[in-house]
Amino acid sequence: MQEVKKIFHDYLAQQGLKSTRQREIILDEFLRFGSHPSTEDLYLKLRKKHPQIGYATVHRTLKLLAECGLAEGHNFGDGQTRYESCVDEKHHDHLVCTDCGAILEFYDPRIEKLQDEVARDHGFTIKNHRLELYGLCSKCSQKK
Amino acid sequence: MQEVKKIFHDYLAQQGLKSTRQREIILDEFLRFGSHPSTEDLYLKLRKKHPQIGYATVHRTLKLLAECGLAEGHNFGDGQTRYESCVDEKHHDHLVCTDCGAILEFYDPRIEKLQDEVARDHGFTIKNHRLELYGLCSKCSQKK
DNA sequence: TTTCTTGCAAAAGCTTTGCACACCG
DNA sequence: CGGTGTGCAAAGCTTTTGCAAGAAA
Repeated sequence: MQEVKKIFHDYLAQQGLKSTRQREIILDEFLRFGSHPSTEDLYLKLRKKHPQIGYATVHRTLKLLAECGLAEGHNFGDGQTRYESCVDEKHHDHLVCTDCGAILEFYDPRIEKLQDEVARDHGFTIKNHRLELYGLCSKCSQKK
Repeated sequence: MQEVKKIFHDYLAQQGLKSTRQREIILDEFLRFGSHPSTEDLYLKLRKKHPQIGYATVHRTLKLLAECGLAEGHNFGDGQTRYESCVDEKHHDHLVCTDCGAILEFYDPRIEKLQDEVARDHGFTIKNHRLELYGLCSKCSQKK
């Protein structure tokens, strides 16, 4: 946790940017959020304890976090960008329930390896990838 | 080609909707477009020959095509929904060049199989999935 | 005719930006 | 102090919708 803040502050310093109370608070809340908050999710949550923090600041801070590698933006098809923490997390992909919106994470090294292989076959230099499986989670499957 | 139109017209009839000149024209142009047009791409292309066709109609027609399974919407991260034809195409995934925007298609049955396996392990009933590999295509790799 | 469709313009949603004041270093 | 950050409101973009006139069935 402290380490994460250090990464952020170092990044800010290195870019000639400043460490502020708001950025600190937003990072804290983001790390505590758990799941995959959109800018609005995080803004609404923050507003309860810190009504003075504006939407734009949350937005700009999330972008900073993405820039320095602490967060990652995703688009799961609900029209909003959702962010997830990259801290202490290995890379993973997502299972998204189209009914209840649940998001599960998984990692399969065999799939990763095959992706590299496919890229190589096409002469691509892969920077990153995105794999999402959409369907019904076990709960929602049973309901129907 | 004729078959595709039949699928569309049948779908419209079945839904109590009407076959119109505009829908016909838009479907034609969409099939002819080749790559992965956004609503705007298709609208601009259409406007040259059919300046009377409005953006809203293109948008609504693409949604209809997606509903009846002839098209599929994707979001490759450029902020626009891009559509691709599902006609005579087997399912495939995408390699996206982050430099020149090129989009290549690929299909790897081994990856597909592993996805099913992952889903099963988590109790998910998969409806569809999305796999995109982002990086530099061979041309852009060489340039740098 | 009756119902659905179209094209325009306006509305919605989310993201981004300009600006005056506030704060960090 | 000088430059960056903040919060607000407004602007941008893409997607979506209301409506009166027009076209299918």
